[in-house]
Amino acid sequence: MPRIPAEQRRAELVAAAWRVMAAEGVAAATTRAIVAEAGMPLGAFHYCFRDKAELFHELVRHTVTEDLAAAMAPLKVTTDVRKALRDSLRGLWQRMTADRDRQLVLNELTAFSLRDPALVELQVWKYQQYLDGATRYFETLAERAGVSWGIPTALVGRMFVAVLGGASDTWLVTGDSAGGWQMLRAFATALAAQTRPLAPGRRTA
Amino acid sequence: MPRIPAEQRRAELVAAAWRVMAAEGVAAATTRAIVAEAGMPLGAFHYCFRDKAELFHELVRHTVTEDLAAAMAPLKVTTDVRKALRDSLRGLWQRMTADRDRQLVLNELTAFSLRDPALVELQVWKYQQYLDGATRYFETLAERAGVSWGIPTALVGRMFVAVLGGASDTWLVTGDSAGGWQMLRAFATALAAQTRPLAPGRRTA
DNA sequence: AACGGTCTTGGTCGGTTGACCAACTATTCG
DNA sequence: CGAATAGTTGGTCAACCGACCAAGACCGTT
Repeated sequence: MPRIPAEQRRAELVAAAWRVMAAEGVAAATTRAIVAEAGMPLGAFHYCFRDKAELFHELVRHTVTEDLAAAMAPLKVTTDVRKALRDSLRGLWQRMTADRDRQLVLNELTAFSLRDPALVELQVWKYQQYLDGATRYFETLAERAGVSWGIPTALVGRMFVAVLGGASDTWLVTGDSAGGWQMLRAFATALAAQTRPLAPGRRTA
Repeated sequence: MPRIPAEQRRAELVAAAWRVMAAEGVAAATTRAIVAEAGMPLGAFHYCFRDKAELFHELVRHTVTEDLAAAMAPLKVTTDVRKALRDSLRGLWQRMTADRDRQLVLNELTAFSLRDPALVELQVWKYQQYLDGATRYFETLAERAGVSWGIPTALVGRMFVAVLGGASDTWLVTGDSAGGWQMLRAFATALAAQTRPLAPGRRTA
């Protein structure tokens, strides 16, 4: 048997846990199912992790970090606010609808974390990151396009995150990705209509 | 021991199951926990229900029906689109944020149902009801106010449902109900701006 | 008062879960 | 080379799960 450092084994167990969750749901991610997926004996689990909670904590942390970076990538910034918004939303939407199991697990994980005080902070941090990212996006977008928002950018960001999350939920249930995309396009139009052109010669700080 | 008809006992078990879910989460709603909460012996469970799945099905059906009616109630219709929207959203938001456990269970229930083919149809029906209700609301609102939407009302309804759902999710994690309300107000403004006054003398059918 | 159906109850079955441990083996370092 | 360290393994424990059943208690009907 090749010797494997505990750190690598931890990572493999986390990856296996994720695979089990995607295939069978969070509830089915028992220690035995996880080690079976990882191809390890049962005892290996409690050698690498003190608790099942410890693995969960690491899995959530890892997943949120990864998801966060990927979610920020598709944001486009051009001089046309409506087009930039629409393109950004399309990128995000394609990414979300490309992997249903991923969104499913993400939802289950959020629901699960809300019952555990040790995990809820991670979710708070995740939403804070989403909000900050969206807010900064709208600020740079307005600056680049030479417009200003009639609403505080923090609220615009919050609305953006809420709409995307709600669209995902609806899609997970109904499976209607095309309808979701139409809605998002309409949202981009409505949001872009909330901008006003800056007076010439003036610039935001 | 007073004789109790099986039908009433079913209802009591469903109510007890809901109480357990609200207090401890959906995962903790075992048959034993439910009958303990209802103050019944364990055997009573499988006398009233064939399966645990049968109870779940009835619970989801009952809950969705109840929630649906309550969600439709706060919708106001006046001649001022923005005010009507804002008031409707405020009513809905107050109702949602008034009972955190309820929203929590509703979320867990949705996540849980998405793994069960027998339950997913109920969730589909629920979303369909939400969508239809919202769409009809926006139609009557436009008619009453003498305006028309620049976007198909079905998309407006979908956006409405998505924003509300997303706002709920964010609030469940962050606990910031005031921020959520500010966002919803801004959304009402943006949505109302999507209406155009009807040409005088013209009327929608 | 006898009966047949409705309801009630305690006990038990096989199976799964998270956690733990003692024994064993490979690797490293003095 | 030999001990100390890090990694590996199968087996086992108490607890809990959903499901089921036989036996009894109750009640309206006849």
